[in-house]
Amino acid sequence: MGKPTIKDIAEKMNVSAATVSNALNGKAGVAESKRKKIMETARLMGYQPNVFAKNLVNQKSLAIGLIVSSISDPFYPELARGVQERAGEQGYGMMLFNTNHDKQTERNSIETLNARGVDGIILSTVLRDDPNIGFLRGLDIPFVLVNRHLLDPGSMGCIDSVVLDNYQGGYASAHHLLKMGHKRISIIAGSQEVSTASLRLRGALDAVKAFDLPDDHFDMTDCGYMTDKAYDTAKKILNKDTSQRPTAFLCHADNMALGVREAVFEAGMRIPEDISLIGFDDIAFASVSGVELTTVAHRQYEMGLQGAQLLIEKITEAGPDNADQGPRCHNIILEPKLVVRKSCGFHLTGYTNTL
Amino acid sequence: MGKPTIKDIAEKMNVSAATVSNALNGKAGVAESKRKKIMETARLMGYQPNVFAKNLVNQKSLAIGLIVSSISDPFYPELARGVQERAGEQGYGMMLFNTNHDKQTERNSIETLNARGVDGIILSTVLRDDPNIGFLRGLDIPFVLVNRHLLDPGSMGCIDSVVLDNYQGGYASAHHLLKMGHKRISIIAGSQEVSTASLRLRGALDAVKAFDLPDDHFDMTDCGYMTDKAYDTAKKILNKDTSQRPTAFLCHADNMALGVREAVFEAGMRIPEDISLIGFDDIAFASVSGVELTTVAHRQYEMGLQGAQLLIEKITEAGPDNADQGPRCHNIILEPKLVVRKSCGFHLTGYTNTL
DNA sequence: TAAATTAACTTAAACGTTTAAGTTAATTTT
DNA sequence: AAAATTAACTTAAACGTTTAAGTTAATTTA
Repeated sequence: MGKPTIKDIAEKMNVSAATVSNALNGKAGVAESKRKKIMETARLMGYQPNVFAKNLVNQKSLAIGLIVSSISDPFYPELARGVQERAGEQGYGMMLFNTNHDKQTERNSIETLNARGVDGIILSTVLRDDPNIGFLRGLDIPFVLVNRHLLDPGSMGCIDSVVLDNYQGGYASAHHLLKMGHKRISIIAGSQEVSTASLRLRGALDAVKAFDLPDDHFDMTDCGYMTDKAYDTAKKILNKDTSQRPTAFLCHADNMALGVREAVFEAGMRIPEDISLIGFDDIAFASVSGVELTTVAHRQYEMGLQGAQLLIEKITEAGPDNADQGPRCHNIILEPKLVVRKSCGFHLTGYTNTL
Repeated sequence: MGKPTIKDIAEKMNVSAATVSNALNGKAGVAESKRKKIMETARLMGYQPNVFAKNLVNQKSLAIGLIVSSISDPFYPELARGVQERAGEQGYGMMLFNTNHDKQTERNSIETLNARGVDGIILSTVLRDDPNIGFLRGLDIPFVLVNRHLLDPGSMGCIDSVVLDNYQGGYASAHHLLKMGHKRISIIAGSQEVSTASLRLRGALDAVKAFDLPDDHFDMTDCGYMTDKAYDTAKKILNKDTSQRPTAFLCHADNMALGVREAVFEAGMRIPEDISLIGFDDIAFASVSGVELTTVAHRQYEMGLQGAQLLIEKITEAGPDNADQGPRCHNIILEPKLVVRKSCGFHLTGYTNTL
């Protein structure tokens, strides 16, 4: 015989299955004395509710999906931890999918997640203008964007999201360099196809405006958030002769900053004495001795927490009860924080500590 | 109206639901011409099979659970990636749980995963002698141990696992130090409650035997795989006067090595000139310039791959079909590899490159 | 005290599949 | 040409819950 079901309990107690169900779920309509007896025999029989049957009648799984580009990228584990923690608190499980930066894989992940019956999806890999969003919309499953969002929602209407204020982050990091007197800056940019990097760049450019530098005094290369690409690019840039060489690299991610760092060392230069370096994200290793990367603190964990929270709210309020009140749109923006360590040096002019 | 069901298709096609089901699933007993028509209308109606109903009749979810202590620990993301990849290939989803090093949380995770109806569990957090294993056994759900295993399975019988040869890894790292001439070594150990650290220690101790050092020439402190604890311990050790101070630290994890590294620098010493340092795991950051940690390469990704593979095999062969043939026990052991970088220096005597 | 209400149940349908067993007509075998 | 087989279906039960609607007896209300 297999595991005991509600029917088995009902039989043993000489009541109907409905009564057992009501008793077990604390619903009204069953005498308190009987409820206790039912719960006791359920316990004795080792009854465990069958989740598949529950899911079928409720048409929900109490699970959500999280899609990241790669959990191996040190940016994402904290995010995943936040999502899992908040989801767990609310009784939801978290299914994790990696896209390996591939849009087709992402689409497959969305399809799989949907086919698997998750109640909602957290997407952290969206492009500035992403076809998969339309696809997701068509699926009619609650979702929220995290980390990255659509730059121009346009006809998409309300899309919930929780992101960092990347513009501010970009502004602050450039401002830090400029105040230190740097006049030639190379921007090692993240993929301009995504909102984060594109906003960071915009912020940096606006900061530069105030310091009217000649146009050819800064440049940017889209390194797609890839460490290797950042390394190669820096290598090339450092080959220029001194007069055209930047005095600082502004990177859109710490992992890229680490790539640049290798290139700088291989060119026989020091950080920050010869070259200043600023990153973004503040991953754990940014703080170890010898690295001590000045960077912009991201809020991965909190993004995870809030993303899960938002999604679950969406899921629970999506019930037919208040379908009429229309979806409210939440766009949560977290504040970045410049964390100054030792990878940026003064250049020529002094430095004032006010922003 | 909701999403179309098999019944809707059946009605439209004037056949029974059973025929539609058979047609869609490629089962025998439906004319090829009819099957095509059915599949076509299913497509046109946008039919998506209801996973909850499927799960109910099959009594399985096509999902597995992965339990790690903390996905933020740089050791685990690669493992998770491996699991997710192999699981995905085989049509399984992966649910991720963090225990935060807490046994009660781990137990709750197991319970939740079970209640959620996952088809199997991969556990990477087991202690040498763990009560949760008995619990897991009682649940009668397939599971495999990964990374850590039971040191003495004892009465537990067959427990599948995939682990690194930690004894060899421990032996190799100690041997490396000893060959370089180090005669005073401090072992910054992982939790001796877990198989990995305990075997690494045993390996190191055996390596030491061959080099008959006085007993007080090496010591070990259980730092529970915690970076902070390793830092504090190293700090204390480095306070001893020169004659008693170790010339090398052997760490059971790279993150602890990083903690030690900070303590060494704060004591004004250099690596490897004054102090040699060897880690374990070869996490990504072990290779960055200035860190260049000599360490023992673990096989996180492959462990994930093989763990998932093994679990899924167990799940599929656990069917009533071959319940009789008895469970075969698989214990996969992966080989570690010493990766020599720059954190270990010669001490007094020379170094020969043979092991 | 008759009517209305309520408490404590039971019945049966529903969720959307799969699948074992049954039916019918066409085809093959002997 | 009768019997056996097969192909192509259909019927109905099953998976284990939840829940709307119905029933009965006890209690309250007017």
